[in-house]
Amino acid sequence: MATEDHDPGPAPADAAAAAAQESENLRKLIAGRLEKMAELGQRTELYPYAYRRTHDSSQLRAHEQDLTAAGTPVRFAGRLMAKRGTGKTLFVPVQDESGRVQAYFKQDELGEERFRQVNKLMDIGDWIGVEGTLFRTRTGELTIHATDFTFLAKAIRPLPEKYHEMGLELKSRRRHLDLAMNQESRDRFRRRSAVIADIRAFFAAEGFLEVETPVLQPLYGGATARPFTTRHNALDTTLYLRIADELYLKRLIIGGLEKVYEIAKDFRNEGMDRTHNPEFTMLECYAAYWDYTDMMDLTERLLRRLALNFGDEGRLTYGGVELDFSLPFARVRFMDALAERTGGDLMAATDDEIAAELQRRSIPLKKGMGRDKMLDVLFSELVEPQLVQPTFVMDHPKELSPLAKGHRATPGLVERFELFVAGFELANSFSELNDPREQRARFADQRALAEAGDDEAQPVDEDFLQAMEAGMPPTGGLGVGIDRLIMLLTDSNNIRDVLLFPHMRPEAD
RNA sequence: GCGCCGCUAGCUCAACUGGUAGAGCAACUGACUCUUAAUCAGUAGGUUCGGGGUUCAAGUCCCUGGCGGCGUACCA
Repeated sequence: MATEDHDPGPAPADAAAAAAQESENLRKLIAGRLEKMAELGQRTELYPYAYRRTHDSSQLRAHEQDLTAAGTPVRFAGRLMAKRGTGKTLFVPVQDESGRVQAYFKQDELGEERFRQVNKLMDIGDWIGVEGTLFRTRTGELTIHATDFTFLAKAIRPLPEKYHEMGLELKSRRRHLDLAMNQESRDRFRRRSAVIADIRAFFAAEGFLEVETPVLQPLYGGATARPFTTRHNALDTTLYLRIADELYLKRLIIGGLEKVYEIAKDFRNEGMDRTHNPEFTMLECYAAYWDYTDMMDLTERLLRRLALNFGDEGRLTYGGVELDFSLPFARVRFMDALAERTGGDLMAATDDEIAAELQRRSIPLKKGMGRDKMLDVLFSELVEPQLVQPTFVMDHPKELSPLAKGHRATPGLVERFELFVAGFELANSFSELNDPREQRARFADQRALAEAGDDEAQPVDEDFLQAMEAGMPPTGGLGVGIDRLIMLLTDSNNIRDVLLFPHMRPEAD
């Protein structure tokens, strides 16, 4: 077969050059397709401007009876996913976003030349328009008996193999191929979109205002994390990509917008794994005059709604485990949950006694691990994995929660809750600190941590303090990790499955 | 970050204790006018992730780098 010396014509020259970077075998696959284009290009427009279809595949299925009975001509478009030829006839599944419909071509109806174009010169992966009438084949497959067809776009690279699952890496790096090949993938991302739309509808119904706050910030804050750094050339200043929306949303509360929320990308310059991507989507909402119990009620309403709209009568199956979102969710105090697992109240325990508790469970003690940190580690080890059904963990030790208001009844605790489902944290909420004197003191603590070398400590935000000094009403705040929520609602065990374009290291040369 | 495992044709995967790299799909040629993982006959396709080493001989063993998966740490 001729390849090297074949002139593919003027249009594909760059494509041929690009293909030269590829392996010998792939180059030949591409060259073969370029040859077909060269032959077709004499007589056929391969990249027309538009195609007016009469129905998509779901509409064809929905109106099949009428269309078939009347013999109505239909126009349908999609990607050619396979070819099954029997000599002088050809069956091809054509796929659009809502599914596949088979097209049927006959040589004696189309003529030898046109039949050859579709039978020999059209490739799997090409986009095609099909005109004809609907019928069911002997074996019951919905089929368009084609009277004509149109090239909509020629593909020069092959699609992946059709009946084995693509690897996760390839699916993530070549999302267009994943979407083309896998209905589940298309469904998953459509569901993601639907969930986020439903969340917006929920907040609108609850009277919240959707707002947008800066991604590029002169100072970062609102969470403990290392930021990404960038530079504004004209101003010659360092800027940070936000790690949280919190401080800006609170300024809106201070300004008198009583209920605000934002669904936004946050960026954290930290490790990546099954549940972490450097950029991720976070929902934060704040409501004036509310405390964390109001936020707990709101969280229940939101998740109950999502479980009803996207699950099976308020239940979800995640990793083979059934999760029941009936109200109310279980509620347990942080120290009570810990006491139940350790057999003793650690509130009164000394630091040494807590350290002994860790050692008893052969959890390594690290240098600089304070009392709060030890409790947190104990909690993660002993309690979190048990929290499969939706459970609010509330009233955390103060030191773990520098942005939360002190507990109204119990000294040493704060008014905070986290919602755990399937063993991971889905939401985090506080009665927000609104006393500017205490906020200033906590920033001072953070500064001390930073000076001691903690690169996750939050910088002092003088603008934010000034805002709070203008008077901040009592406020409840809530954060929900949207990507993890989508994982839960799509039964996905890797965050890459719910991000269209997850961060990947560049491929090696 | 660290630990373990993996990387072989465009895709999904084989190749025993080191001994001439294979299959299915995709591609190409031919047959076939209701096929559907179409079928049948044939053909072609490889820097075995990169670099170095051991050996008569390396996909296989060793070292090193890259990318990925899982676990772990931190977090959402």
